[in-house]
Amino acid sequence: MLTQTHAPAHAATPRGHTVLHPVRLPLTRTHLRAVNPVARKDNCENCRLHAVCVPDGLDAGERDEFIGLVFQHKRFAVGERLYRAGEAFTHLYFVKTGAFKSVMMLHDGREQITGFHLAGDMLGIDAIGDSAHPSEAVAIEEAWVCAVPYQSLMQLSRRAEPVQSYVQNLLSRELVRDQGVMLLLGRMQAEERVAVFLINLAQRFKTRGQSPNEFILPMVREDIGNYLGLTLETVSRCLSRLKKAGLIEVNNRQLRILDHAGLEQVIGAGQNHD
Amino acid sequence: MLTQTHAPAHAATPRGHTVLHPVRLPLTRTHLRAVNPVARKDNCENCRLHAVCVPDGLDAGERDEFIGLVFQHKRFAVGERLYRAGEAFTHLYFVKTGAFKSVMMLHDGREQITGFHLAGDMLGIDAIGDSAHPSEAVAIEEAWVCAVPYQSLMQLSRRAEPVQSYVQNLLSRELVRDQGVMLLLGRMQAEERVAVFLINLAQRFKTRGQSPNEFILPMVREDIGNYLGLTLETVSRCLSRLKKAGLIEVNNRQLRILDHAGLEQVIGAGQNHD
DNA sequence: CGCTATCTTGAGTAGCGTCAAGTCATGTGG
DNA sequence: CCACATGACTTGACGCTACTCAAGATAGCG
Repeated sequence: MLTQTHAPAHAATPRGHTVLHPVRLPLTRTHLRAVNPVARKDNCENCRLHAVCVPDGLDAGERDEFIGLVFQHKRFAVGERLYRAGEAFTHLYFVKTGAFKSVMMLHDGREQITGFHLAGDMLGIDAIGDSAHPSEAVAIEEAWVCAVPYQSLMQLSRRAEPVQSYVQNLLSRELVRDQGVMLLLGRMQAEERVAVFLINLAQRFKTRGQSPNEFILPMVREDIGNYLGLTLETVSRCLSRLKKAGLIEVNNRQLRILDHAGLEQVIGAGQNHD
Repeated sequence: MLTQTHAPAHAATPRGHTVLHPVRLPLTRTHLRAVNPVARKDNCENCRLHAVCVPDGLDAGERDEFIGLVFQHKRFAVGERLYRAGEAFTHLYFVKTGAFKSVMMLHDGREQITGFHLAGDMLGIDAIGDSAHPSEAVAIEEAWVCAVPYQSLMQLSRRAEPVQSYVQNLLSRELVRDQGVMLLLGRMQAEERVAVFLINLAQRFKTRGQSPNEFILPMVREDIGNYLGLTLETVSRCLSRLKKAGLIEVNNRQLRILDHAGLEQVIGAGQNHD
C-alpha cells in the first residue's frame, strides 16, 4: 500500500514548472482557512475555472452567495491526502490546480483507484450518502483546492434551482462515468483499456483548453494500471505497442497522440462481440 | 402531464445483432397509467415497500404530496425494457416486485450489466445528468414498477428538505456501490467476485425481510458473469468450487449459504496484497 | 413428450500477471 | 561537479487464471 508519509517534498512536478515553495515537510494538515468575503469573491471571479465551478443561471445575488460559500484554498504536496477513508464529510472540494486520485481500499490492503481529478473537477461527492468518505483522495501532483461546506450548499440549492440541478447533475454524471469504467473493466482487453484511458484524458484536457494531442500524464504507470485493472508492466507494454503501431508517441510522462482515429479503432478490434 | 412516456414500442434488436434473451414477443409497451389520487395514496400506504420508497421525516402534507407524485404501476415481462439507452429522461422508477438489470452498451455490441435492481430499488438516476438514459433497464423477472416524475420531485425537494437529502443520498450511495464494483472488477479474482456477489445479494434479501441464507437467484449465470466481468462457465465453476468447499448449496437458481463466515474468508484468500 | 434454454464439466489455449534484469532520469551527498 | 542512490519505466521469460470450444446433463414449458 502506499506509504502515506511525505511525498518527497521537492514538488515532483514532472514538467519544468517552477516550484514556488519547495517546502520540506512534516506534513501537518492545517485547516482550510476562510478568507474574507471580498477576497473570496475575487478569487472565484478571477479564477479561470469559474465557468466550470460556479453554476450557470444564477442571478447576481445567488451567484455572490455561492461564491461566498467557497473557502479559499490550500496546498497539497504529492502524496498528501485531502481526506481519508472514514473521515467525516463536511465539504465538497474543487481542484484548482494539480491533480488527485480517488482510492478505494479493501481491508486486506488491496486498493482500487476509482478516478483521477484534474483542475475544475469536484471531489468528495461519494461521501454525501453516509456522511463519511468511503474513499481517500491523494494528490498526484502538487495541488490547490477550494472547499464548499455541503450543508450550506444544500440550503442554497433549496432556494436556487440552478444550484440544485448543478449538484444533481454532477452526481448523476459521475454515476455514468463510473458505469463506463465498469464496462471497461468488465469487458475490455488491456490495449483497449489503455486506448480508452488516453482518449478520455485527451478529451478532458481539451475541455480544459489544453492541447488534447500532447500532454503530460499526471500519474505514474502504476496508477494507470491500478485504475485500469492492470499491472504497470502491462500498461507499459500496451503503450509500447501503441507507439510501435504509430498511434502515439510516449516518453515517460510525455505523451503525444499521433492518430486519434486509429486509437479509437483499437477499441473493439478483435473482440468477443456478444 | 403523465401519459407522454412514449416508448419505441417494439422490442427491435437495437443494431442488428441477435436478441439473446428468450423474448417471446411482440412486447407491446403500454403506457404508465395514473390512477386517481386516493388510489395512489392507498397504493403507497398499503405497499409493503413504503418504508423504503417514501422518504422519512416528512410532515403529513409533504408525505401526501410525495405519494401523490407516484404514478401507479405497470407490468413488465421478462426481457421487456423499462427504458432504452438514449431515451429521454422524465421519470424515476421504483421496482415494486420482480427484478431488473441495468445494461450499458458499447457500439460494437458488447454489453456490461452495471447493476441488478430488486423490489424497493430505484431505477433511472443515472439519466439525470444528461436528461437521457445512458443505459437500459431490462426485466429479468416479471416485474411491476412505480414511476415518479423527476421535475415534480425536484420541485418538492426544494420545499421539503427530507426529500432533497433522500435523492442526494440515493445518488451518492449508488456512486459508492459502483466504486465497490470497480474494486471488485479491478482487483479481485473470479472466486472472490462470486463470493462478494452472493454476500451482497444475501444482504439485500435480508434488508427486504427475506431469508439471507436461502433464496432464488433472480438472474441467469450469464448475467452474473457479465456483471462480474466473467464468463458464465467461470461463474458455474466457482459456484461448484464453493459448493465442494461446503460453503454453499446450489441447484440452478436455488441457492443456500451454509457458511457465511467462510464465504467472507474467500475474499482476500491468497491475493496480491499490494 | 420433446424442444430449448440453462447449467455443468472437461480439455486446450491465450492473455495477462509475476518475477527479474536492465535503462533512464532526477536528486543527493561528498 | 561527479558518483551514487532512488524511483520510474521498459522489456523478456515463464506460469497461471480465466477464456474458448465442446459435449453432455438437467429443467422448464408448450
